[in-house]
Amino acid sequence: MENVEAECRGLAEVIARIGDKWTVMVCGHLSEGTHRFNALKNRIPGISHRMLTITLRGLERDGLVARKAYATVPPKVEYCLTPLGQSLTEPLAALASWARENRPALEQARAAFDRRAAQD
Amino acid sequence: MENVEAECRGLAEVIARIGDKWTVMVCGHLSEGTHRFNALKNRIPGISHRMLTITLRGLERDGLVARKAYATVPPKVEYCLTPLGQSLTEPLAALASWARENRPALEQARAAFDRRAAQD
DNA sequence: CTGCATCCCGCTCGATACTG
DNA sequence: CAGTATCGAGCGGGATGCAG
Repeated sequence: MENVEAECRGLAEVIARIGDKWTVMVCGHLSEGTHRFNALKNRIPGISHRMLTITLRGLERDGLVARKAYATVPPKVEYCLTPLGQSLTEPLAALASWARENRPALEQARAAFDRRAAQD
Repeated sequence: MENVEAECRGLAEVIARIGDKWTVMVCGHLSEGTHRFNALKNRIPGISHRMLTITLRGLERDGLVARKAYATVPPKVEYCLTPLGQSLTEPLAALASWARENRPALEQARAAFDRRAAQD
């Protein structure tokens, strides 16, 4: 093994799918359970109506979230993770765990780097 | 626990750092060992001189890669992962593993979605 | 309430050329 | 060989308005 090329490519594809600012947040909140469109919008500060729509459609397209529309008036649409989407939350949780553990080191490294850059 | 908010934010920060197209590829190749600038450039198809520089500087700033410049002529600069950077490759490998395992499902979901969209 | 189209600004990224 | 600066095209994404 250690076919680094193949690993990189596969990883890069996943990153390309979930690597935008909003996708991870949507997934994170949906990992809690089913939510309606506006519920998600209210829970994710700063996301625009348009981007939430686009993000959800992208996730739905990749089979990570399921969309359930009720033909009522006013309309009601619920989103939840599919089993595939839930399986993704596991490696994502590993990454989040790394983030929690190493954020101080990251910030420290950054501050040190910026300090050195400033004194040039 | 299950403080989803905090998890999302931490995860989103990491994603923001490594979630661009090139960072993961650079990390992947550096996980093999130390490489020179042009060695990386040749190994990563499509990356421009400029983006490799920027990506490397970003990783260096966050303390994930170490830069070692030799004052020779011609110049020679080597890059390698720091221990912090190596620790990141572990959750990244988990993600790559997920990618390898679920790419078929993703592509199938996509094809199904596009098929349904086309027949509307 | 949810979804889609349009406009438009700002930023990213690639190409190019120049320094050490 | 490695890094920086500049410019310009292209796209992401916010605001807004309309439809179902």
